[in-house]
Amino acid sequence: MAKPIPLKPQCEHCEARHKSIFCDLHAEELAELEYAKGCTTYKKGQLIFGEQGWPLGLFCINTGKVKLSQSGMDGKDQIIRLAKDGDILGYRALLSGDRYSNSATALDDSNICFIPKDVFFKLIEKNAALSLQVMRMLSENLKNAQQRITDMAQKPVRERLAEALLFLKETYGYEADGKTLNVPVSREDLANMAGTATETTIRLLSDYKQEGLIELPGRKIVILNLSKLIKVA
Amino acid sequence: MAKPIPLKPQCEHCEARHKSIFCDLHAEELAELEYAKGCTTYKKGQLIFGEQGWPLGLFCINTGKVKLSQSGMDGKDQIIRLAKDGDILGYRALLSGDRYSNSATALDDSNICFIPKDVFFKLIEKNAALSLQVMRMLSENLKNAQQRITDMAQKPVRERLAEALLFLKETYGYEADGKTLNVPVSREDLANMAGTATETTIRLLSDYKQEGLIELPGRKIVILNLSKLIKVA
DNA sequence: CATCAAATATGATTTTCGTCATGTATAAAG
DNA sequence: CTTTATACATGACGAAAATCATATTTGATG
Repeated sequence: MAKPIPLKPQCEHCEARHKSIFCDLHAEELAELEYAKGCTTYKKGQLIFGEQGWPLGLFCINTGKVKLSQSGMDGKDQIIRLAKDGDILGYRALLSGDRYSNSATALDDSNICFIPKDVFFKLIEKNAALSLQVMRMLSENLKNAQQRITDMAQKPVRERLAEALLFLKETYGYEADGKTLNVPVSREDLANMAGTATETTIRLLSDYKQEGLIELPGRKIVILNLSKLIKVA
Repeated sequence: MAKPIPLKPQCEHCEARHKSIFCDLHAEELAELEYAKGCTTYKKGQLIFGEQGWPLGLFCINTGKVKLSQSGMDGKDQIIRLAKDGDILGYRALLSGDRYSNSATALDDSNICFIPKDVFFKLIEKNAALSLQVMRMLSENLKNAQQRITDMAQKPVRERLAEALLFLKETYGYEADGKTLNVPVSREDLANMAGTATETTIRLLSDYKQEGLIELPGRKIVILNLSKLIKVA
């Protein structure tokens, strides 16, 4: 495994920041972030943090794609969340004051900044707008998580897998061709999103293909009929 | 349906408050709450707020028991959360600025206070400690919700139902006899917690009974062997 | 206390989906 | 270019759980 290459882009000019909860920080607060933060590149497949570890700060995705997952029965992973440019990771554990309940793994080569916890806590204590942003973010997370509980409990696998594909599309979009999912995701990853066995996932993908919903060139996934796929989910 | 009887206990002497996020408010802040709040009693089974409604403020349970649920496929409810004395309701929607994603129903006769949204937002803007409490609460909620996604996706019904019973016991405790669940919960409610069909729930309860884990006098549930029940879950 | 509706209970049947076994393609490494 | 590991694919089978049907009990109401 190659050693991560350190790299420190300027927060002030960070593209990702404008999409993040740090969108309306003052110049001086940005300078403080800039000074305190570290930055690392992670290779595809590399662990960013692991379940049960203690959080020392916040991760902020500059560029890249990250999956957050939880180890369940017999070590089977459940993918809980997908993160992209501008998303932050690790705040759940930091705010609860306990260990990580997820592990974070790079789905693709990623450049990720690290903000020490005391800097973050100082920021939210002073900046009520930032606090509100954090609460809003947590509330949205919670809404999504609750919806997913209901879906997991009630929807059959066929619908859940279609939802997973749609969610990948929403999150990472298409490649240049406007129809291929722009994220390297294995059948096992898909199974771990939908909460099913890998074999079942493979079978259902074949079904979708038979029905003309998708195409499967190599390990890529091409969405052929989005509206029909939405109807399945 | 009997008309709710208004009743306004004093926040300053509220038993429930000490267990809530309002535990360390200043006297003046409490006075403001006291002045602004309304209070209502709800009968068992009565709706407190409904999915898709717009939140006008925060509910704070003085005494009582409340289920939060979400309507899923074919109108089947999924119970997302259980609330008791000192718990607050409706903050998720309020903080996201959108509609309720749950409906709240009284499981038992309950006395519930209402805090208008502007009062709440003013409080969290001025009081950073309260903000942090809210974030902590949301983070805990999120952790639990994520764990439940994993459980729903991976654990078999038999384990999920045992977990539901344990959760009821954790939340509402026992009656005076020290073994009967202290909450009026139907088989359907249990099914909607565990995410299964009512018939399956009834069958599994019979199984537990055969195995000496529980007893089922009428509609009550008596825990006979807690440690074995924990092992099942 | 008699009546009725709703909740609980149980059986029979079908569907869904996971598991195990085995084979094939794909991509990385020598 | 071959080797080898890993991911992908498909078939056969069985277990888990939903659905449908039908009693039976319970509690509320007149």
